[in-house]
Amino acid sequence: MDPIQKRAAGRPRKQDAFLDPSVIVDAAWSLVEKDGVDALTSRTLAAKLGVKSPALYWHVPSMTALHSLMVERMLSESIRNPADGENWQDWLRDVGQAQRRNFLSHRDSGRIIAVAPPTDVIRNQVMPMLVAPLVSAGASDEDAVAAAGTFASFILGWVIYEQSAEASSYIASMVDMTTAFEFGLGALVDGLALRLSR
Amino acid sequence: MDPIQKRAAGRPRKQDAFLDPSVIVDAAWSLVEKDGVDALTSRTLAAKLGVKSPALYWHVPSMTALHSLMVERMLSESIRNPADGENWQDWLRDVGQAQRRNFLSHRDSGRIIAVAPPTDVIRNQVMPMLVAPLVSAGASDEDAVAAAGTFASFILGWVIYEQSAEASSYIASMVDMTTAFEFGLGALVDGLALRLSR
DNA sequence: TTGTTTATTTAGCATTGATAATTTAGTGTC
DNA sequence: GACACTAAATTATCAATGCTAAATAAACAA
Repeated sequence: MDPIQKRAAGRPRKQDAFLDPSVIVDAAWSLVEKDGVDALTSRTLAAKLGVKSPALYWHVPSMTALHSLMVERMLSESIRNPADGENWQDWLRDVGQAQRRNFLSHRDSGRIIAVAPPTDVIRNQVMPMLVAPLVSAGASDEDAVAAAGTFASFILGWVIYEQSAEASSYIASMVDMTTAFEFGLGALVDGLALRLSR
Repeated sequence: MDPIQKRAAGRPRKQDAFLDPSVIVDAAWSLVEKDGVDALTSRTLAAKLGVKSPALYWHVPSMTALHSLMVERMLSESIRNPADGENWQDWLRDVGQAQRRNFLSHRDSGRIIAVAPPTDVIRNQVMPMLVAPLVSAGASDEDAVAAAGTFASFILGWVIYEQSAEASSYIASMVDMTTAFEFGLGALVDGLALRLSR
């Protein structure tokens, strides 16, 4: 996990590059945040790491796999379990807001999510983290999965539109995006509550 | 509009190619539906039209612009105004179902929407078609825009996940995707109704 | 007939993801 | 210390892609 650790157990390199999937993901996000996803190429990324592009392929199998790792990193940052005694509606609204903020803080993240196949971690850890509290609250497995999928879809779609200058200009010209998002998020959570309590 | 018309008024070509933005969009979708979006390149598309790739650039400024035209075409297909006396909830649910079906019938459409800047037609005609009935039903402009954005976001996000084999496998293994979608759509519309009636 | 406009072709450039072959540097063993 | 062995980088290169410039052909207009 810790790159320093790995290096100590491993073997230094000519240029002292400290390469590691996690270091590569760091660099990839910082590059995307500065110059946009179109600037993320194996060569620009390698240059940023003081290395030549083929070196990346020793640590990461493909650019697409790198995108998936970038998404995995980002998703892990903004999900949390409900606090003790926190009702699931409050928790879900809060997670939704945190996730939008988090996505928006990573330029072009919506586009990246859209093209990146989800990793095993996302399917087996992140999604279940969203489903479990709904089941605990009494929803059936089916309803909980449907609700979590609906929630995740809304966030993803919203961020894609909000991150597209052309798309968000229409909404942003009429209403504050944060207000509009919270309106939609609130409506969605209310609607889910209605169905899950049946 | 009609390519035949345009040709009659125009000038025939060596290869008898009948090129036209609308013809190009047709071919692009049919190519994507057969081989996926990664197979859509200026060369494969041109070949399908019996032409060389630079010919496309006479009719369409860039591949990205072509993606936008493809989205524009698809969106126009599945939106409709409410029928006389149809309440907005029934209308919105029906449009949502039609749109998901339509998107799913166009392979990789979610990914394409995600990377394609919306055209003027989408912003000035398609989106307003979604907003207007909500305003007619008594919502404020702000609420109607927020609601339409929420709705569109949900559909887009959902289709992206459903079209990703890896992503949908998680949901699909537990619940029928159509059932889950309708669960989410129903919840969303109910939630919106709650807020818009305030 | 001549010139102009429209639409296409040929040729080619820069960029990209990816691979193969080579090279360098540590590690462990005797 | 010499020797193989492994890990991780480099150089060189490919095929594919988006796109542009220049040349060309066909129709129309004068």
